[in-house]
Amino acid sequence: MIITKAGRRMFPSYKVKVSGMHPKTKYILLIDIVPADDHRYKFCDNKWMVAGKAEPAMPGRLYVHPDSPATGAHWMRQLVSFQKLKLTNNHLDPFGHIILNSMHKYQPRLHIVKADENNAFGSKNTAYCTHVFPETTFISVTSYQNHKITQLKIENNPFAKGFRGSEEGDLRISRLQGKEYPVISKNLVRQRLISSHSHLAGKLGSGVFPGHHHPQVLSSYQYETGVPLSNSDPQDPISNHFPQSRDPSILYHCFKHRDNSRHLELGCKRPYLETSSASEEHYLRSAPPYESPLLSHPYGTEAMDSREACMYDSMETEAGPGAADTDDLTNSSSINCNMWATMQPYPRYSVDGVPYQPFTAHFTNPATVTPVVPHPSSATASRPQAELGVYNPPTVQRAPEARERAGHPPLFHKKPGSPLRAHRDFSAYPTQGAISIRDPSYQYPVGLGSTWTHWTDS
DNA sequence: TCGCCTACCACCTTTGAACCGT
DNA sequence: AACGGTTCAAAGGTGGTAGGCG
Repeated sequence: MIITKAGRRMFPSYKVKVSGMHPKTKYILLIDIVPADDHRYKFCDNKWMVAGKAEPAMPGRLYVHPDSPATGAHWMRQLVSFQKLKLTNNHLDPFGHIILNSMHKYQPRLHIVKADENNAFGSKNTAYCTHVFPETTFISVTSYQNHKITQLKIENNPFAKGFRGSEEGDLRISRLQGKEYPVISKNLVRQRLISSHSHLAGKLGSGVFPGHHHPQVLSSYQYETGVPLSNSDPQDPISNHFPQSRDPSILYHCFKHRDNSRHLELGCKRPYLETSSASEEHYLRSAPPYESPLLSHPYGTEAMDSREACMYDSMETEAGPGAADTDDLTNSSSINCNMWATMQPYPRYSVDGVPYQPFTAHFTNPATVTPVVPHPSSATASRPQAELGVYNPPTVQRAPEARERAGHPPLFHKKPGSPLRAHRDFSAYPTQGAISIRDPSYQYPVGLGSTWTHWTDS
């Protein structure tokens, strides 16, 4: 994933299909990106290799979906796209973009938070859940290392259309650049698409999808043509991370957009789809069995089995899983997710008069992140709470690191008249109350100190 | 010397205002 | 007056590339 000083969008963008929400309840969807391991990488011999220890983690920031807060019906209506999320390597970034280090591996995480009465989150007893899709792991770079990735992005990103050429042109450019490998042509991409579609269609048609009714969030971190990036390079560790021929219970799902539906943000309009003969179809792959180390913090102990969490029953979409008349996020008809919890009431601070509640509860301390390793006990330990009929009491525990960082200045300022900042810095210190999503005047200060929020037991 | 980063560039899409016709 | 379609310019998103820097 390219990162720049000015900020660069993720491509492919992060998209999720959400179901099981209560249609009338308001939710806030947000993303953070945490280190996937503690290594620095380099691209050598056409593959990624560990090149040392990771740089200290950057200040963690949240990207709040601009539609937040919105009703469950709104989120479930169509894919939720985080296409405007931007990544930067500028440690002093004033725009609220998510700060990353180049040549490091990262894991995006989706958080779904039930908005409180003030359309905010972080206040007393805020319920939330976190989803991690391992296939969304990426390595950040300031310039492309893998030519196949470059070509795949050029072929699929409309903004890069200017770099597309004819097949003859591709070959010419390839020769001019002295590349040993062929440039991927449009036809080749199409062929892969067709192949991919056939593969998926076969799975769908062969009854691979039994009646699962728990899944609720699916990532669509692929080109909407159905070509996952991981297709491209067998030597790419990211590609190899989650091979396509996985456990047969790992499901692929295909659904069709209704004609009258629309994306929340039409980030993938026609240009994204034009290479597909079945352009209206979106293929969503469920997450593999995976217990993210990112969730291994104390409050993540109830994390459900991601495999089950992300299975998806197409009939459920039609039936409207959220139709269940309940407002309780944790009962059987509400959202299933990696974890539900009730956030402990935070101590309240004031930052320039703006109430801000850092979304601390499920941020893993980057320094403690360990490599992704499926955990054999996760299936039991992380069963869906909804299935278990359990509503987590506040399980958030204060991180020891957090205590050590008390006293740092707040990082979240209010600037009258400033535009709405969808990005939020959760490295800030707790403030007097919950974050108000509708407050249009958040701004990030320059100079980010702590990467871990301090909070007390009040 | 090497690897990584930055600034700039040309090319392209997206967006929204202005205009026009019905 | 309201609505919908078209046009156009500005804004913004791309990867390539040369040069800087450690």
